[in-house]
Amino acid sequence: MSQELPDWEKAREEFVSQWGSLGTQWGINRTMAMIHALLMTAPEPLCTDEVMEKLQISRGNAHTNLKDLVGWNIIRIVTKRGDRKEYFEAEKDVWKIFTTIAKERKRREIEPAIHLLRECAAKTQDETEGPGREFHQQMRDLNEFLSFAVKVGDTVISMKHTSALQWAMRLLS
Amino acid sequence: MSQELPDWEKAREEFVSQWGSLGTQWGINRTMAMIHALLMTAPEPLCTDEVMEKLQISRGNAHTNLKDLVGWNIIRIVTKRGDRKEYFEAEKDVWKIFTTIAKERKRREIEPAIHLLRECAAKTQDETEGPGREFHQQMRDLNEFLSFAVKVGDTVISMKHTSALQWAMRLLS
DNA sequence: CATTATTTTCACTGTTTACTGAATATTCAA
DNA sequence: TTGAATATTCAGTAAACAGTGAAAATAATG
Repeated sequence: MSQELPDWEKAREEFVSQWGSLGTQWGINRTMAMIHALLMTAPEPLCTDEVMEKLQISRGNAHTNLKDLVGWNIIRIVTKRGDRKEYFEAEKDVWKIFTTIAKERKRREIEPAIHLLRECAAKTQDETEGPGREFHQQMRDLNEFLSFAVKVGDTVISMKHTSALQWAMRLLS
Repeated sequence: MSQELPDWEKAREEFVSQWGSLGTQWGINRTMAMIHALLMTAPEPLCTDEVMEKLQISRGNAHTNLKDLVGWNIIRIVTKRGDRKEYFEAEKDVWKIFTTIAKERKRREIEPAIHLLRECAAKTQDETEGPGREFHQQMRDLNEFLSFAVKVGDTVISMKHTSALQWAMRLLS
């Protein structure tokens, strides 16, 4: 079935499949990563059936992962007039992809950690010396670091691509 | 068994267990994250049996994850003289933890992605227009972005904590 | 409405990953 | 050497996660 594809589509299939494997290392499930890769490289938005067909996956699987990607804000639903199907389109601008993912990861992964650290620090406020104090201090240090990192991250995320670029260039020179 | 612990140890147990759950969201297995949390908050290095006991896990599990953490360079083996057991100690300096993890993630997660993107871009060099060209450009864009991010990352990682702090402060102000 | 297209859910199955515990290998001290 | 202490491996099992497909729900059409 894939023997009559144009060259670039062969490269694309390779990309989709490999991006899927890389995804698993990133803690993202294979299908989700593949769908994302497929849509990022799609000339036009695709509907569920097209995704199912291209990736050879079931409707349920396609549906769940498409909706999860929408939840991550890295793909969006578009509709064609005179057609009641939902089509899906990925953000292609690299900087936007990056900032969106960074925002989500911050919300899902960093903020809960900060919350935990703050709690653990609070619970051990009164420790004045010994291991208890050291524990308290460790919680504070971790919390302070992550909170600061979030501030920096927020600043970067809110920058336009070109400003971020200029800022980073200055660091490198 | 945990009813006669000092207050700070209660907070610690909470921390260890919750850090374990957070770990799974980060794509790290629960046990590994728990061991890391345990060691980060341990007044003294712990041996395998102590880890097994505190976390109620099997020897094999403790062993494998301890060694994996050593492979990540975020814990290290120490020996006590007159005792042939291996003890494990976590890096406690937050900046060092961060740079070490960043280095490893770059190596394991970013670099393979860059490699793939470069390949896919190369394979589609010749596409001059249409969807093939767009695919090629997308691969280049992603590659360029990640490569640049790695450069910035490397620079930051190689900084001392205080320099990094000053640099980041300047960004925020 | 009734019909059809489409989306959503979910019980079940398959696959991958994590964990156990006992067997094996290694190391060190006597 | 030998054997006791420790570290490592690994086959088997358990748990978590991902994927299927058909049934149910929803939405659009005439």
